[in-house]
Amino acid sequence: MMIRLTANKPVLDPQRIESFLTRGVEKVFPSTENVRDRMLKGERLTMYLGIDPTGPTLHLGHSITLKKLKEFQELGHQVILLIGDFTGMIGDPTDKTAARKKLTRAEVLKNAKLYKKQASAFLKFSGSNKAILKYNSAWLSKMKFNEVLELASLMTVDQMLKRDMFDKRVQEGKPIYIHEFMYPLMQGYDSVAMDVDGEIGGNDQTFNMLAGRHLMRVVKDKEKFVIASKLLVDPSGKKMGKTEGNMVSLDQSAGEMFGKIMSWTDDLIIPAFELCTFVSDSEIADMKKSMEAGANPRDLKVKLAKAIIAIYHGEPAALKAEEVFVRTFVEKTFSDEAVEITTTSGTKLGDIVTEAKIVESKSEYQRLVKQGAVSDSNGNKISDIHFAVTSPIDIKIGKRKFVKIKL
RNA sequence: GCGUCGGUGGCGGAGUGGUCUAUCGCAACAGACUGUAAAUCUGUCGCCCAUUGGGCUUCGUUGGUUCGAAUCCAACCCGACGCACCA
Repeated sequence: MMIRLTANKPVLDPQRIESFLTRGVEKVFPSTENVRDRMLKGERLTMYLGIDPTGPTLHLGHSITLKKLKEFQELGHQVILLIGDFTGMIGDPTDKTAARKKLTRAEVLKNAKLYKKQASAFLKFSGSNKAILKYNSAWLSKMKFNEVLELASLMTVDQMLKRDMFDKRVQEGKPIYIHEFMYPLMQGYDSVAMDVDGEIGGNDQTFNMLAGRHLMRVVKDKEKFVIASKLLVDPSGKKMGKTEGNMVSLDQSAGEMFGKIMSWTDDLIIPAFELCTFVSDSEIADMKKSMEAGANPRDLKVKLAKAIIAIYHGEPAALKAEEVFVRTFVEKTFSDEAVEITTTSGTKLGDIVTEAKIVESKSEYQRLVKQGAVSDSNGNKISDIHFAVTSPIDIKIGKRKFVKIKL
């Protein structure tokens, strides 16, 4: 009994608290001082992170807030990972394109399961002071219409329209649906239902999180704190999301992660170190300096890639990924991560490769051949469109596709 | 219900009778180069066959006009906006 109590006692290390409140943090409501005071006083706080299970994977963007949640948990506070299984079925209007697709209950639950697994790289779901997993359908799906109306009466249309994204739509004469107004309310109600002290989320979630803060004040007379984390963005301010194509999913292989990270622009290196790794602040500062002094950003990017991969796949896998990357892309040798296909002698290479869906169509294949993208493992280009396989051969298509053909 | 505008390739967005597989931008892919799958440059970017070249199918759906339609007409479906009706 005693042990348990000690384990759940908040850690009062001012340095760690400071790091939690500042590193990768964009803004804190009501203020950094306020939350810092509460933490230093030894108050044990409850904070949650909400994620809508819209896809099967979490990505590096999620890792930023998961990491903060982990820090909070390690500081001895109660953390909740909230799966927005209910809100996820409606779709957050923050992401314009998501407004359309509604997920089925089965999809949402499947995704949710995968999330817990991926989040386990950060959070402890067992042992002392374990993280709690909750689903917001637990309360949202049970609400009666009159309760919903009551909730809706707590915010005004003007308050909603303050949200820049809604405002923009009004300016552009584009429609806003009522359920989109409901979204911040529902998300805000999560705070009330769980009676939390605070919430963390990406900067893009600030409006929704503040809606919860508002509701907490009105309904529970409680000052909910909100921590808005920085987003991993490129210099033009674009979010590193699914649409950007260079998103790294947390369940990707070490090799894929390595490649994706290496394709990032150099300006992303330092922010990514800060947001997505456990590399110390001083070390990051040193790297920044050395880069400004003309160090090759590539080397730092390699380091970044390894640091990130180590979190999800471990150190050895990170090293292996680097090795494979150097071999395939720097030295341009045939990769052993090839697709193996068995065929009969005399089959045209174009047929093999389109049938295996490695190349989209025969036209595509022909284009690739013309462009000199198809070669064997010795680097000899294949220029005959009708090249037929008569003996086992290793084929490289473009930079990244490798096929081992057997008979 | 009436009216107005609109529905074009992965996305954005031109094109309003032939020169349209359809300008352009983004994304994607390939080649060169490099420090990487970065940046830059060049090229590709519906499908199928072919040596040059040829064939077929796309512009919400279905019909129609025409020698010829993404482009004109009709009906239908979908969306936005405005108005009305109902309450």
